Amino acid sequence: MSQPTREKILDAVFKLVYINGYNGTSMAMILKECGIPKGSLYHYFKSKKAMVLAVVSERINPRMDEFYQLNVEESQEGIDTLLAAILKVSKKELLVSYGCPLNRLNQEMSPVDADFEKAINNVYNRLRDKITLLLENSQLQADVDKVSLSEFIIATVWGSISLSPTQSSTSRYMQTITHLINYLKSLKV
Amino acid sequence: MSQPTREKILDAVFKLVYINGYNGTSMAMILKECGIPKGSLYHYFKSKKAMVLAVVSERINPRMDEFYQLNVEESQEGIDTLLAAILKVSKKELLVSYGCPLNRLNQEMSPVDADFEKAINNVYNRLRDKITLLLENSQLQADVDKVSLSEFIIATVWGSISLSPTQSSTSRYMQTITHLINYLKSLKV
DNA sequence: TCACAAATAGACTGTTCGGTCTAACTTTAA
DNA sequence: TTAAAGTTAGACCGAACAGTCTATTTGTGA
Repeated sequence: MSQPTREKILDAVFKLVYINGYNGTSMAMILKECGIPKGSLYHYFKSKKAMVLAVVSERINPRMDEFYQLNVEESQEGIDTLLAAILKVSKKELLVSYGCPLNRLNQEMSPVDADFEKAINNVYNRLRDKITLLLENSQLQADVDKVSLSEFIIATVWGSISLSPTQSSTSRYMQTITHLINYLKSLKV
Repeated sequence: MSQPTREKILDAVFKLVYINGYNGTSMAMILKECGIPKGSLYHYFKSKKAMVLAVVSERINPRMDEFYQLNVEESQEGIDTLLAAILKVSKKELLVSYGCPLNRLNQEMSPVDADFEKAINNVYNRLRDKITLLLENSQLQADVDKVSLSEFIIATVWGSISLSPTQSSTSRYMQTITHLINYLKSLKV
């Protein structure tokens, strides 16, 4: 009976912090969002910071795998899996409107809190390594550095979805990201 | 005698909000940073929000021109001016460590405040139009869409400097951005 | 020299912040 | 049946928040 409450809290915190940021989200907002008394909340988490760090590892980290769907379709060339994942981002409305939750939290918290910086870096490194692996399982031109190409891909996707949250985002994303796709295709042998 | 005080305030607010974000910067921090009494501060600005909006137009907006140095060297091809500007970003330590101030503020404030969203978009649109103009003054392959290419460039540069603020940033930026430069060069006729 | 406006100064206010505390309810196992 | 543990409940706390207010000092033109 204790799991649902904890999970409900994590869902509410993820949603609120994603949109409003860490400092823009108050405990009162969280309490209201999940309709849970303060005592319960502090029974599961010792502080606001601990709560959001739990969101990083238990909500954002798993979502990385889900959004970028890097596990499936192992029969394909790695880079084709990757291209499909990049296109699939356009289907995620929140992602395209508000940007990457990890990137948002990173920009807000990493400069001012070492614990956040570390936790966020762990998730980022996992993602980058996974993409690097996919690139290594691809027929690419020999002189291409797989690690920096991974970072280039992440930077471009994250950058694209971080430009002006409110403008008609899906078509803008598709237009912008076409250049990335062109470049990646040009690297195939 | 009134200019210096106002300018001092804007400088302090820009610096603090750049690093700590809007919600992470308190009036007390601002007061301490610029060593000015509260009465003076509220004499020049009617609210914290008005102060930061002034920073957008009077500090961040001018910096766009400065950082991306798009006015100079008009003798060159537009795209060469642009390539030089992209490389020059690596020289700006704060920029490469903390990301673009406009992008940071955009991600924090645009989703929750229409006034910020509007002000930030104005600055962004000016930058994009300027880059588009440079691209139009270049010998590029005929089928290249200049506007979406501008947004791709901004997205990639901003994305690159937003990845993990604390890691050794200049060399990482250079490695990542090399892919962008390769792509842009491939578009030249 | 004086009057008026601009600017400085900081004590003070009401509200909201994250977090604590005690009490009570519910579940579980003996 | 009962005692202990797990969980719910929300009143309460001091600190920090953005912003107000009145008083004083400084600069300026007549």
